[in-house]
Amino acid sequence: MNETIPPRDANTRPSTLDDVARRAGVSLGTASKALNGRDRVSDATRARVEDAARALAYVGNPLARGLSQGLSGTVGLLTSDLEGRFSLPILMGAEDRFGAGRVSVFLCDARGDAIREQHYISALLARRVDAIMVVGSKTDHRAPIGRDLPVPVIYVYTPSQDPRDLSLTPDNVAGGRMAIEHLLASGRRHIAHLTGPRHERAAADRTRGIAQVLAESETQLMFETAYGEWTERWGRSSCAMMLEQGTKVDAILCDSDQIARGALDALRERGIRVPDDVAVIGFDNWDIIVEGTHPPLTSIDMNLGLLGRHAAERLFHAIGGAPLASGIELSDCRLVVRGSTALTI
Amino acid sequence: MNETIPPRDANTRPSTLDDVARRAGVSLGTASKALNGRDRVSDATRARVEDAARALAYVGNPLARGLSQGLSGTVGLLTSDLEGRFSLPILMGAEDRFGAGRVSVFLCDARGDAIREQHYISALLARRVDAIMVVGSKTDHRAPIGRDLPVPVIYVYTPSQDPRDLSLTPDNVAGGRMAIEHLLASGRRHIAHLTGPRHERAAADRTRGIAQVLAESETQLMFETAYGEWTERWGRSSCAMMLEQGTKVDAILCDSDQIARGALDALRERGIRVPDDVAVIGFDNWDIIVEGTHPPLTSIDMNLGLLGRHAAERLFHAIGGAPLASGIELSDCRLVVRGSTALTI
DNA sequence: CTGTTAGCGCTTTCAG
DNA sequence: CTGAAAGCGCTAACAG
Repeated sequence: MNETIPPRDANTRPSTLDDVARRAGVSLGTASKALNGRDRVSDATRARVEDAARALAYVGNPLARGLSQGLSGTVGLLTSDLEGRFSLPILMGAEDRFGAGRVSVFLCDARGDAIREQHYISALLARRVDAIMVVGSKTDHRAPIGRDLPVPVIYVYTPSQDPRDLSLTPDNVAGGRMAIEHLLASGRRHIAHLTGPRHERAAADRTRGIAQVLAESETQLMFETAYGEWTERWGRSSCAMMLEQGTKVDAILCDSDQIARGALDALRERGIRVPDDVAVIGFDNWDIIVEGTHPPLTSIDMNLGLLGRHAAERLFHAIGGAPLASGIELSDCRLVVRGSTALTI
Repeated sequence: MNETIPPRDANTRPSTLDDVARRAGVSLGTASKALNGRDRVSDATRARVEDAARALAYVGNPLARGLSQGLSGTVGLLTSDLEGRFSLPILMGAEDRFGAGRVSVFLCDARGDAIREQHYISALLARRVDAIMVVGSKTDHRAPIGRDLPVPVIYVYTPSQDPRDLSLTPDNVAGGRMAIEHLLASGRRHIAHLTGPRHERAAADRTRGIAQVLAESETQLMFETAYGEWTERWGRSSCAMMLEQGTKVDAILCDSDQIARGALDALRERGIRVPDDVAVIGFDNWDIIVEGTHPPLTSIDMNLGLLGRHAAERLFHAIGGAPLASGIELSDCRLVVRGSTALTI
């Protein structure tokens, strides 16, 4: 158990800057400067050092560099809910951008547990990450992870409650507008709105966006919002109830693809044709659902991958020394039209 | 020398082991031993050091520790397809286990691109990760990421083609057996099998498991396998075709929940009752589908989270110096019975 | 038991 | 322009 790990032999051991310096016949310090282009070094020696480095397949040791220099070349990605379908795309976008910039990302999934989160935050800070990205799975605002942290922090999807922090989140108000406008534009006038829990911001925001459009709308129309859950089950049951009550409807605006899927199911069970009799639009543009339904589901895409990429971009600059902005920045949604609203003429 | 200690900005600079030692009135080395429990230290001084550490909110610097000790306390998680639904649970399980062991994980998503993957591997090695976990999204074997790497490597889900490597993957043969046995046990005798592409190992393995059971089975029965895709669309169309042809069926064994969902749809469209007329079983136990269907779907769970955790565990030991085993180790699947096969008596 | 002394690999003054 | 030397914070031999 307590055996010491055998030292790696010289041909296995990665070569150090010292090896390079020795081979190039210069001092350690000079080799460092030459390789980093930091200080004044003659072209001749620089070339010599670079050759040596190449010959030895030298790769700097980030640990050592980090220790002496203070920057680790790593960032922390702190997610509260990896399993949910919102964190992942954001995380992928961010990872993509960081990877391209030779920054490595530490993944931390707090699983919605505050204690765990605290633990991860200290771990990240202890590791001297250069920045932290906090990703949530709801658009409700959250408590900031700390004040006066020694590194830049950005909040994605879930904005920070502190307006001094920088947060990036989808513009759900505009998303709601986009959805209702699409339905109105395709001639629908009797619209039901199935959304998630009343107290959740995403539901509220979209409802607000919809209301804005309705307020401006000239045409006579019927509209009603039902709050519930984000689930397929709720989509099915609420839609069924509505139909049972004989409500006249020619479009259903669902605030998640899962709700929409449930609604589609309920409609079909009653022989109601989509989109001929009723148009259905969802939210999230979740491929697995949107392409699996019958007909394929029109949906609003929050461009989460892009959001993650942007966030990474911002952190990049902040690490470079630029001050991070403050406040909540909203990002655009995108309408993806599919069979569930497109009338086959 | 030690007369006037310059005031340090204690609230800005994280306290170091030196601070702790000084405060506890012991030497640096002693403090280190006391905190690590490594060497013989009197209980009294250990307590004193621990108090000091607590008081100063001391958190060791992993960079420094790594530098001197040779271990970085980090591992690389190299996934080829984060988006797919198999990598994520594995990754979560692994992250969970590593996090508990104070190891941080670097996430790298190669997106199925070999160049990208190579880039990430060098990056990970440059960072001196202590181990690498390679996660794929198919059970087909893959080329190893390299020979004689300086750190232990484990392959999860996607086994390495090199038998000298250690690979962990679900036992799909047993999974197939489990599924068919469940159907037989519930009295089904006319069974159709809808699976993915013929050339994919997961499809082949499960089909093999099924064949084993059928070979041993005494009872007279009808069985047929249809290869296709893993999608809902394929599930619906193949099931529809089968019904159209008038094939007599009292159970459908689907090798993915998506296929099963499509099949359920096709059945319902024809007014065939599940599970009364036909039982349906899926694979993957993907919550979003399994709980959304009507009735809920019986499914085989590959215990991916556990698989990730196990893999992390193995790497842990390997980092500790224990040699890593070789070969492919199979992990158990688990049957989760729900309404789609459970007869309501 | 405890303190001292080397490093780990690299960056960075500060002299030459 | 280059080299020598002082750390970064920590662990691990080796003395006391």
